[in-house]
Amino acid sequence: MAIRQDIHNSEIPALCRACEARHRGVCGALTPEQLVELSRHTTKRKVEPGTVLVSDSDTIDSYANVLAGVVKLTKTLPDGRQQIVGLQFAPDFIGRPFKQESSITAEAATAVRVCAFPKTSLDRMISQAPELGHRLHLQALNELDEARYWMLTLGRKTAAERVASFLHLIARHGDPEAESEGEISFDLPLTRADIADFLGLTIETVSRQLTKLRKDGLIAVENNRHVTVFDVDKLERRANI
Amino acid sequence: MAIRQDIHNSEIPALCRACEARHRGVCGALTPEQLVELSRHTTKRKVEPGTVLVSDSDTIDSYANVLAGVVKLTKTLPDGRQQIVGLQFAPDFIGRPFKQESSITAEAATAVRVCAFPKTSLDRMISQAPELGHRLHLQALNELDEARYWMLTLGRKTAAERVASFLHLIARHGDPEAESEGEISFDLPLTRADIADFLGLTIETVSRQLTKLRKDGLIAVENNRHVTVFDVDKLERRANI
DNA sequence: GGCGCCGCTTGATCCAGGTCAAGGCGATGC
DNA sequence: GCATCGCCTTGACCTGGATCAAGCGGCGCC
Repeated sequence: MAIRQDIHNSEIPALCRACEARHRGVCGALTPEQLVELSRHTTKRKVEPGTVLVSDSDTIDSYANVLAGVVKLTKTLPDGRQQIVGLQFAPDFIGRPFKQESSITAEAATAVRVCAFPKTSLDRMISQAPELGHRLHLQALNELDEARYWMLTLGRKTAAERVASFLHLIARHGDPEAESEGEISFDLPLTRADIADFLGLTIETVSRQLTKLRKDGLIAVENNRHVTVFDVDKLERRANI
Repeated sequence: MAIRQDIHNSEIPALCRACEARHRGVCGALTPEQLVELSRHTTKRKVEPGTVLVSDSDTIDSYANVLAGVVKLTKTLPDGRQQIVGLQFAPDFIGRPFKQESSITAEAATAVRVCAFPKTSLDRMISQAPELGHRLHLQALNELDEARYWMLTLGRKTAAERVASFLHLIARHGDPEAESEGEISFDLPLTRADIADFLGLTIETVSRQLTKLRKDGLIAVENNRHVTVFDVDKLERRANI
């Protein structure tokens, strides 16, 4: 009983509830005993925007769950051209199971809270708890679906469609602050430069497209960050979802 | 013993050997008994280029292994713009575990041999053979890595770099016919239109870039299909790998 | 043989989005 | 208050790749 108490006193259960909320994340698949075991090796960190969590060249020795904030996954060409290849929202899992190096950089796009644990202890648990492996498999498949969706966007959509698609993505993922009959407000977790790197565009083009959406009365923007979409259906039509 | 004989007389072991060769595919993870079980529901098909194996809107009720040829995975916008989001070579696995519909179309790019089996029987085996689930998990992670690599290509590379990257991909995956000290020959499994849909370009641009590579003495092309790369290193440099 | 079709190449022109440059504006520091 | 900095917007211009159009060569068919 002491052990159970221990779990509930720790912050793990909160994490797990968050994971359950979207049927992703790691912890929901573990038994209380495994949670306690894992919590021994767990470190929660709060990091500033711009902090590199996993670097391109690193060997990976830890996994992490995103508890709050947004993490961008990037790839960079030798000459510096950069592409964001994924965005991780809470309670997504960060890491590349079954492989030593990642070929991808993970960087905090906003202030981020992560719950990190060593690769070895999670890998051990995967072999013990098949449900856990299944969860990770599911997340990989979801990320694959998303990556392929963005391949279509990057390969075939116009700048206007890309920006609308991006706003649609954030409207779905970022915790909406206000929502009522087709209207929705949220804070952009990314700078214009990040948005450009995500959409394969330049800062200027992103800015112009946002201006256009504003002038067309589809959105309002305050302080360059806070966006209100007046009609999500119209936005979807622009995005060619 | 009759059973074992049965396995070796069927074509399954060949398939399995092919799978093993690249540590992908499904069958290597099964016990002989499971193989026999699976082989009961297995149908081998030889299909023409252009045959749709899985359609966008379909509910998925079967999986398949690619035995020979190349299958293209495509996504299409309502107005017809198309993007190839993945190429499956033997012995890749086709299908989307844990989900009813695919959001992706799978179409034979060349003449293709596939080994198909009903989703239900494989799903049953996944729960019995953890190693099998693990294989599928690995393939999903590999495909994710590839998809993200192509996101970088689609978002940030020039037409010249994209075409070089594509040739490099085929040189690695398509069975090389001749290879010696940096020189390599192969048949393109895709038409110019397919290449364009893969690279987010137009037919004309692909054609012009191939002409440029030819004039620069990096490649030779016969009958629009057969390509010889004279210096793989040089090609890689053009591709900005 | 001749004809049409298909896949590909090549040339001429156009334009969406990139590049370059000049501010605007809020935050931070002196 | 003023200077600096980071982030964003806007305008002017340029260009890589799209679009439009013509033609070529192999192949199947009448």
